[in-house]
Amino acid sequence: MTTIREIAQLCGVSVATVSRVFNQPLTVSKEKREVVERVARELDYRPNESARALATKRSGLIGLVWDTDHRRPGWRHPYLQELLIGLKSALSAHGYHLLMLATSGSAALRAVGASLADPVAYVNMTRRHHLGGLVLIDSGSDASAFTAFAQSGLPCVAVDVEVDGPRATYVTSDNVGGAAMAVRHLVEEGHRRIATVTGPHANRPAADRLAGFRAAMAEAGLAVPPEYVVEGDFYRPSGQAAMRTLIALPEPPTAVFCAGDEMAVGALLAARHAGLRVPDELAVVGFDDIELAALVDPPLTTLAQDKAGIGVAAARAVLTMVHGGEKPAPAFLPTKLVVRASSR
Amino acid sequence: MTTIREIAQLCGVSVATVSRVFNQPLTVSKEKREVVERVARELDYRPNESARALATKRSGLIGLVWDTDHRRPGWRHPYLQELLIGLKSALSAHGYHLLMLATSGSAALRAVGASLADPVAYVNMTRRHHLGGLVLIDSGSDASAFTAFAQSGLPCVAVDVEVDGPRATYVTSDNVGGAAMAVRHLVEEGHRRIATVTGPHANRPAADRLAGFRAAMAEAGLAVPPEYVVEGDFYRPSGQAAMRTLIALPEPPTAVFCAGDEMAVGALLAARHAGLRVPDELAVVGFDDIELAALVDPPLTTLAQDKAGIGVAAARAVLTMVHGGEKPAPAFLPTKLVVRASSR
DNA sequence: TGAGCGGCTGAAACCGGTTACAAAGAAAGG
DNA sequence: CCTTTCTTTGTAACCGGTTTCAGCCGCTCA
Repeated sequence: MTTIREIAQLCGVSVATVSRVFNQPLTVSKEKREVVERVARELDYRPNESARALATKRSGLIGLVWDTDHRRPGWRHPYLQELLIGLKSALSAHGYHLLMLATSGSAALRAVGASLADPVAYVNMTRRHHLGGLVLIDSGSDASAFTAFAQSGLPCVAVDVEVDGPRATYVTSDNVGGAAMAVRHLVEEGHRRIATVTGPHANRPAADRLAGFRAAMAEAGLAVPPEYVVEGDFYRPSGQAAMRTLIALPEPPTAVFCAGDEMAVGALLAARHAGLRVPDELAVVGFDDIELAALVDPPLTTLAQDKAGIGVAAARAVLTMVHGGEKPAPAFLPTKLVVRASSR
Repeated sequence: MTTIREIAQLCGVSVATVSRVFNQPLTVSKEKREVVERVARELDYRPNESARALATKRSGLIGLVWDTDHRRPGWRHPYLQELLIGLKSALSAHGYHLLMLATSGSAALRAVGASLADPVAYVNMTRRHHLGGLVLIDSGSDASAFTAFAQSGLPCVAVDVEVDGPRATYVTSDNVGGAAMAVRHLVEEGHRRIATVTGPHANRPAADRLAGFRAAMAEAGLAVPPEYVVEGDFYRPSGQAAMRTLIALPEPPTAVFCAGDEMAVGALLAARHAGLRVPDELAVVGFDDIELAALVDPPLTTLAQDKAGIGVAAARAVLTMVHGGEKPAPAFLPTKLVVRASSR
């Protein structure tokens, strides 16, 4: 590997000059700069990132914390792939790379009792590797670790989880607005008895979707009887169970808004088992626009999240802080109503 | 941040001794070792990975190349999530982390004409960051870059793509065996006219699945007329089109083995459109066991890949080479036949 | 008793960059 | 013409570890 000393020698300049050519080109005279650049190219010079990171205390890496919750082995992130694409492209556009930190997914580490969901471990890794900051992806459970990390003062951005701290912010969809759109759509279709299946109330997106639902219902002058709000857990069975409950009511709803597509699919199943025709006897709207939504029968009306956009927003937010900027306000990305046969 | 010099001073030993305590503990006397360890703990010492990497030329990082093919924007890896889980946990069990390298997914980079699908860029990154090696995940298209990288002599392991090079190997499912299992299952169900929808012939897993199909058919003493082998591209529409072709044959098959679940779903659609009852008039078997397989109607019989296991195998293979071991032979992980209603 | 050996330890070089500081030369101002 | 300021450059310290090498010590064995 070529080093700047070799280049310096060949060009008859000092190492400082060579270093400057790559970092503050304008402070070097045009002639020397061109010579150095040419020689560097000829020798296929590549800066040693470790040496750089050592000297500058910056590595050009952003940590990615993505805990696979071992209490829910089958859990899958609804849009990890798109999220990663967005993250990666936005980061690499600024010369950053993404370091996936080891997490509780490691059976070996768990065996030693060293769950890396431990925020101390995050901080540890961040400092050891001179990470600029972290992107935290909801594991579906252990958000407490995120909160704790957010307190550490290191730049971090959470996706779909509310966190707060000196340099911590989060990115999620406009859940309030999305839910409201769902309700308005159903109202336009003529529904007046509209129920909702929510996510866990402690979950920020779930709470927001419920809030949006209530707001839009009020706006439409419709009442929301307490039994029309059933709490689920984002998984399909809970949606199915909730729908069964709703169907059994003395005055069942004619439409239901589910805070997640998986639960909406569960609702479709419950409707089918009860012999209800969708959308004629029951309209269903979901949230997320997972791949499955377009494939179930009938295809599911849902609110599409800007999945890659969320990744991009997260990347931007963390980079802003890394570069010393103010902590950005939480971002709420717009969602898009995708009308399919389940509601029309 | 605490450094080994501080620790050395506090303990009244040299920095060399402190360093040894962490790297070759047995060469240090018990007393000094314990003192150093205690002080390090009290000071919350964390080794500076950049300094380490600089001195040792090893960073403890493995590169992950996952190209999102911009020619197929909607493309999604069938099991990226499970793959990552397997990779991560196996790597972290050995103290390694995964660095996601920026790729052609970056619009910004593409705009500059600097497609990072360029193997030169991979090598570049690998050296700059002192990566131990790379894991290459098929982008569905640009495998030529992988091949080129494999020639570089740096340790690399490809997933689901055949590569060869001095320190390059690959990991995939036992596609031959899986396909054979599919055929045997269909034969046991009484089928004799069995067709197949393959993937692109240039694709190694696709070729292997076809080979397994042919072998098992021969074993069962069944002929495979040329028109019973239709080439697809792993996407759903190609499966649907292929199935239409097969149904239109003068003597259509009673069963079809599709080299991928997406294509199998397409086949189910074609059957439904043609008014064929599945499995009574047409049995369908897929490959992959994607999430959707269990959810279509009827649920799809398929060959489940050991998704996380493939990640673990890839991690093991790359670590073996990183640690100076011989290049491991390509790994073919066993698949499991999951019988559902589409074939029974 | 002396040579030989193995276990521990420390001094110092080294990894490959960045950057503070000083100095030299050129340009500008009085 | 002298002073001041700006631009460009080089020297050398520094980032925080690892590792080579040599030396010291205490034992063993002849």
